[in-house]
Amino acid sequence: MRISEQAKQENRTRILEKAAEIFTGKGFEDTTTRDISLASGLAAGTLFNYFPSKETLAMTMVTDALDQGREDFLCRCTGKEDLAEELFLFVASGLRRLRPLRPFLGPVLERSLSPFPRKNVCQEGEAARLGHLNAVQKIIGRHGFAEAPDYVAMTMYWSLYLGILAYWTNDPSPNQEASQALIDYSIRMFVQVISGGANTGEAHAN
Amino acid sequence: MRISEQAKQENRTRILEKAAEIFTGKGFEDTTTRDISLASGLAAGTLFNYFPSKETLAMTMVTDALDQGREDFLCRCTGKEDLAEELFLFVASGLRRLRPLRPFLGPVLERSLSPFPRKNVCQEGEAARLGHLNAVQKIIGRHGFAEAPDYVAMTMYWSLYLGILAYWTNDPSPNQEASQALIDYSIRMFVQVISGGANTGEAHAN
DNA sequence: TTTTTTATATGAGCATGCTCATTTTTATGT
DNA sequence: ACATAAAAATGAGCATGCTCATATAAAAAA
Repeated sequence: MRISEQAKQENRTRILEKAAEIFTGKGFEDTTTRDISLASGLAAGTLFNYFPSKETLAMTMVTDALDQGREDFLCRCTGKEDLAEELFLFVASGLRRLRPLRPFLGPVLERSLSPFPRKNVCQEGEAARLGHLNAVQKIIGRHGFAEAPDYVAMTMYWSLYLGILAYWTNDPSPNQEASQALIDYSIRMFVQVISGGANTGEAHAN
Repeated sequence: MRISEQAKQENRTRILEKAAEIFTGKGFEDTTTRDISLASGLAAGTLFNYFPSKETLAMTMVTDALDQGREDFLCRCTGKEDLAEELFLFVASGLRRLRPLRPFLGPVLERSLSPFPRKNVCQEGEAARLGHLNAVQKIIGRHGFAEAPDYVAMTMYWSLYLGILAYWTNDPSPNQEASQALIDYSIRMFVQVISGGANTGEAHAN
C-alpha cells in the first residue's frame, strides 16, 4: 500500500488531533495506543509508522506548543525588561501555549523532561530541554552576563523549571496565581545565583 | 499452604537481596519481576504477595537507606553547625546510605519522588518525601526560623533536592565532588530564600 | 497495459507488570 | 489422628506498548 503524501500528512494530523482529544478526556496513561489508532481510522500498528512511541507522540504536541511560546515571547519582549522580568515573560509564554494540554501533561513531562538519566531518551524531550536552556542562555547573555553560567547554575535552573511545571500542571488556583508566585521566586533565586549571590548566603536569621 | 512466620520473613529478605543484586547487574528497567521471583525461588505471582509493585519493592530499599541516613545524621550532628551546614550534613548522610543503590536508582527515584501528580502514588515514595521534608522543617525550626516556610520555599527545596539526586545518580567525578558543589549552592540558595533574600534579587550585573 | 518496485498499512504476536481462581500447606479444634 | 479453616503459593491469563512478517496499493518501468 502506498498512499499519497497528502494522505500521509492528513493521517499525521488526525492522529495528533484525536490523541489530544482522548488524552484530554481520560488522561495520558488511561489512553491506549489502540484507542488512538482506531479513532484515527488506522490499524493498531500503523500509529507507530508515524510516531515511534506514545511518549514521542505526546511530546510532539509539547514541543510544538513550546516553539510557539518561544515565538510569542520574541514578539512580546520589548527589550526594556530587566533579566528577571524577561525570564518570567519567557516562562509564562511557554505555559500559555501549554495550557490546552494541561489536563494530560503530568506524566508526559515527568518522563520526558526529567533530569534523571535514562536508557531510552525521547528525542523530542531532549530537544525541548536543550531548546529551552539555549533560549535562557541567550537571554542571560543579552543582559550582560559575559561568562556562560556553569553546570551548577543551569542544573539548578532546570530543577526549578521542572518544579514550576509540576506545580503548574496541578495548580487549582483560578488563574494559576500560586504558580506565578513560584515562578517569580524561582527566577529571582536563579538570577541571584548567576550574579554570584549564593556565595553570600551564610547570613541567616539566627 | 501456610509457611511459618520465619519463612515469610526469610522470603521477604531474600526478595530484597536478590532484587538489589539483579537491579545492580542490569538496571531497574531491564530486570523483570519474573527474574526476581525465580531468583528468590518463588513463582512469578508470589512476589506480589510481598510487595504490591516493582516500584514499591525498589522504593523499600530507598526508604530503608534514607531512614538509616537520618539516624546517621542525628549522630553526626554536633548542634554547632549553622543552618546551611546542617542541611548539607543531612543531605549528605542520605546520599551516603543510598550509595550502594546508585546503579539503579535513576528510574526509581524519577517515578517515586517526582513532584508531578500521579494517579497511582507509590506509598513508599510519598513517605520518603514527607519524611525528608519533615526533617528539613525540623532543622530549620531548630535554627530559629519561627514561621514555617511557605509552599513556595518547600516546593523549591524539593525541586532542588530532586535535581541533586538526579545529578548525583550519574555523577562520574571520583567522589561525586561535582554533586557536592551542586548541593552546596542549592542549599545556600534555599537558605537565602527562607531568609527573605530572594526579594532583594533585583540587583543584577547589568 | 502489464510488470515490477517500493512505500505503507495491517494485525498477529511478544514481553512484562500485575491479577485472580485454584491448589497446596499449615494451624486449629475435636 | 482427623477434619476443618485460614493463609499463602502458584501459574494461567490479561492489558498494553511495541515489533515484524506479510499483504496491499500506488508509482515507475516495460
